[in-house]
Amino acid sequence: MLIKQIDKNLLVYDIGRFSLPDTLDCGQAFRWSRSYDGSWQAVVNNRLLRVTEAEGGILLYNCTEQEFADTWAAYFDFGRDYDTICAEISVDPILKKAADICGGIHLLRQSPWETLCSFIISQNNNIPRIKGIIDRLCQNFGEKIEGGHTFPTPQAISKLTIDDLAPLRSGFRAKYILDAAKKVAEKTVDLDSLYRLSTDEARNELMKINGVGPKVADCVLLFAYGKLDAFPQDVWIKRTMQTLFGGELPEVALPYAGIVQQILFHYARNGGLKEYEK
DNA sequence: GCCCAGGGAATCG
DNA sequence: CGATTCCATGGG
Repeated sequence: MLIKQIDKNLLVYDIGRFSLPDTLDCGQAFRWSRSYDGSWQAVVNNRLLRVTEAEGGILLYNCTEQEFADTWAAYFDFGRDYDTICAEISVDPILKKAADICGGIHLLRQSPWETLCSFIISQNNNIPRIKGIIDRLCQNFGEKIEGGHTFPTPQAISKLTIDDLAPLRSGFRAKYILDAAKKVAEKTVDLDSLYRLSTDEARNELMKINGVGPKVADCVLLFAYGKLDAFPQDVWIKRTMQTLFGGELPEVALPYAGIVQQILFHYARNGGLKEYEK
């Protein structure tokens, strides 16, 4: 990986296999939006980040080398060798097909609270509406900053009532959001401690929250804590696993189960199952 | 009107 | 135990 400061912006190149649009628009993060000029922007970690594909690499606007090293390299998972992972799983012909199309997806390493809250909202919901609810959550209760609003803290949300959350139009999920905020704010569930726990132990902690079952918990374990043995099973993945593999992931994929889950999810949503369904 | 959406809790047998 | 049913809301 190489880095070049160009005025106030940072160009990152020679990063191996990486698709910016697939990574930002594959349903693991909900705040990214694409501008007319093709660049992407979101408020991440309490600051507005704008990114675009440029000169064979990725250009981060208004970003220093130091900030990249401290924050964004890990956020975009640039330290991991996705070429090798794709090569390994491509031993399986079906996985090869999926990886050829969707292998540029990187796992984003997102903040635990935002990820937890977002995937509570995701349950029995669709992606456009999830984005809308999260947007209204930030607009109403986040801090106003240059270019948008931050994701509200658990402390801020824990002081609210169900009625306060009515503008979100989040339906039955409002009570889950409040329970999560309270338990996280008062550390009944200590999100900082989950990094050190095994996946099973951490999952049990997360499931102490009302509205958090195995699927939501696994999304948090994968997208916030980077636990690759978490394998979120939503309606799409259940369908995909049955259609492609008769329910069982090929053994070669097991060390990277969470990454393969993302690839398969995106593959299925983009019509990859059609040729296998009769 | 129907069905579905990156599910989970409550309530049955 | 496993299997239904309900939960709000919005789009197709």
